[in-house]
Amino acid sequence: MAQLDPRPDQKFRGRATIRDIADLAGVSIATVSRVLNDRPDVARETRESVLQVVREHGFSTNRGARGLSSGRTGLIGLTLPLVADAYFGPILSGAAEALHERDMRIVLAPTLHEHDREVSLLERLMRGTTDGAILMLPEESADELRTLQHQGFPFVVVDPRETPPDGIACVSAMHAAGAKEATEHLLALGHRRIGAIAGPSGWYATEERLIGFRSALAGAGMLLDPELVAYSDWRMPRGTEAAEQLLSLPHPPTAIFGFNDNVAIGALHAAQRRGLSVPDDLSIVGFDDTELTTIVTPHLTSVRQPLAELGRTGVSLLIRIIEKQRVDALRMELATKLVVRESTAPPRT
Amino acid sequence: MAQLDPRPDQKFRGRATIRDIADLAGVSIATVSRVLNDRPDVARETRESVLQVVREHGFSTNRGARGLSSGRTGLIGLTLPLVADAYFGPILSGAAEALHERDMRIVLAPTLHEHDREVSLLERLMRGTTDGAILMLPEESADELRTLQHQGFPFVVVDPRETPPDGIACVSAMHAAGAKEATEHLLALGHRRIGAIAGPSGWYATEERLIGFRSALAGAGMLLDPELVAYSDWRMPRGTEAAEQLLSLPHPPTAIFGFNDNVAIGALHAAQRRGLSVPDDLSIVGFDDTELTTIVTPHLTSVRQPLAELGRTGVSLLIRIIEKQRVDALRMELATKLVVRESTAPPRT
DNA sequence: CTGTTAGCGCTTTCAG
DNA sequence: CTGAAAGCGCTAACAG
Repeated sequence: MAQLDPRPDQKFRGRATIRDIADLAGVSIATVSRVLNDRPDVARETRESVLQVVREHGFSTNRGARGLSSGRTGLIGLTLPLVADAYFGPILSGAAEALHERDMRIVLAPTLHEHDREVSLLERLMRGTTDGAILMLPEESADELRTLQHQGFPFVVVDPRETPPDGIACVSAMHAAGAKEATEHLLALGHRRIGAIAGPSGWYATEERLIGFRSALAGAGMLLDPELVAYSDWRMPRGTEAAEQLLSLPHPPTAIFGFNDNVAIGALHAAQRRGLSVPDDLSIVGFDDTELTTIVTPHLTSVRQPLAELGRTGVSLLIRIIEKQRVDALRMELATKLVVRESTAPPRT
Repeated sequence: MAQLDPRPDQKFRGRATIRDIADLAGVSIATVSRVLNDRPDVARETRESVLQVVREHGFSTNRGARGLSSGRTGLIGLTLPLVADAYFGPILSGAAEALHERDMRIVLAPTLHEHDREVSLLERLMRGTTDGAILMLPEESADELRTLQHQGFPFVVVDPRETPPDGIACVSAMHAAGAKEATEHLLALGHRRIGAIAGPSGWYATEERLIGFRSALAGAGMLLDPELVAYSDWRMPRGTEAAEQLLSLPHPPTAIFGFNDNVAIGALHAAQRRGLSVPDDLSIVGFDDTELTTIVTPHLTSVRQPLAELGRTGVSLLIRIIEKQRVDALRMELATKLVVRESTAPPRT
């Protein structure tokens, strides 16, 4: 079992360096470096004895120095709007894990949705601090992204806010397919009047999910009634408001499709406030399948986005770009899957 | 408004260095370095012209290199069990913000509760990669922590798992006071049989909150009935189980105090499952006051821990330690505050 | 006030 | 297979 060595290397001023290890092992620092980097061209015996000393002194290489000389820091910048969030959290977590497996780390750069801040963060990240970056839901325009790319900085966009620009590595979920599946589920239950609480108009996720929604409706021979779609800021309070609005319609929907879990839960609150029973009086389905779905009562039916996987995929794409390996697909879409829980049922007859 | 310079510095191989800036500005690199580091000993005029060039080329200093020569990387390691978590998320977020204000960043090191992993992470973090670390809810024993300290690595513990060891910088919330306030609230409502769902026995937070719980009871002339406290792993399912157990008692409680929001919500689920109305048949109060409290129905009464503040405080403590400034209090406890919502009411008569 | 110079710890040719 | 030596970009004395 790993343990902190209780006897620190007081022999050295501060921490041991590669030079100390070299001296102790009776080899040159070049050799130690080779061993540390798993180079094949080291005699088995030499390698062993170096590793021995390394272990004894709990030595581990100074990444800053390595970065300086090799150009690789082992650090990846990651910008994201919010860290404390049921949606971003798992993506971040997936990315961190994937990186950890490669012995790399994330440098966190929360933007708080401030575009200027994001830009300046990026500039700093580019400067020798990190090997590349993952931009989650970036505020940057396609043009800005392209500029960044021209500067030769490796990055990938996870969950693009706008339509993914050509030539830029992008990973997202299959928004349209997911929305279609959710809507078909409602349709199959017998719902004919289905309201939607979308995200902000113009967002990639919003538009794609709207396409899926519309397409499922069309599949059932129905047309989308524009009155039945309300837009939101993805957040719960606005979800409640939007649901109020939909439910106040002269001919209100019997089911509501929230384009994320937050607004779906907001709708749930609206229903509860009106004394409507979910799912008997109103069916609700969400999107994202965050942990919030099983916290509310009834548990929320939701379209699962593979969030952690989104992060992991972003990482592996990025690594390939950094290492200048061939990437066949710059654009990746991960499959979604409807998770049926308790918030959906046939409409009251 | 900040913008990415659409015209990259193709003049330099890769990115501009301090040397390029020096040449362009017609000064020495030392002067550029001084300007970059806001040193006072630079002529106003010189400073201006250097800054001009810096801006023109969107130059920003290579942190790795700075770290190497100055010993300060501007990076702080942060270990935590989980990043995607309603409790840790806000702390992390607060820490990131506080660091951002100082133009420093977080290097993320999620431990996934694996002790070995945490130890090895720490060893790496120590090696020139970061200037110090924040350990959230560390798995390390007091001894290991002390060893780390003897090695001269600056760190602070946020939310200690065990009783905070002497001489180690630690910030936590006032567990006992918070628990006392929550219990007194229940008592004031008229509850006389109050169950508790604690965390794991032995944890600092558990034991302290138990002290507060007991002390409030004592204040009302009551003794803690051991039958009324169930232990948990802090998680929702276990909270449900624990509540089932308490509610199955021959003489069941009329109120349950969950030692965090997760288990309180678990208890809420148990109540709902039994057809008990909350708060009429059963009052529930949680602890932490995460965002989950307002997602469930009824909204959960909970003891607010200033989570973001915990992170911020940890950062400022750490910075002072790194800069070898005097720190008066190595041990800081942040006040909690009961937030009354809908899940508590007088017991049924 | 400004320039010169010596490294920080490591990787990487280039020679053996 | 191994070592010597040249930096990576920057900061920090030390001189002027």
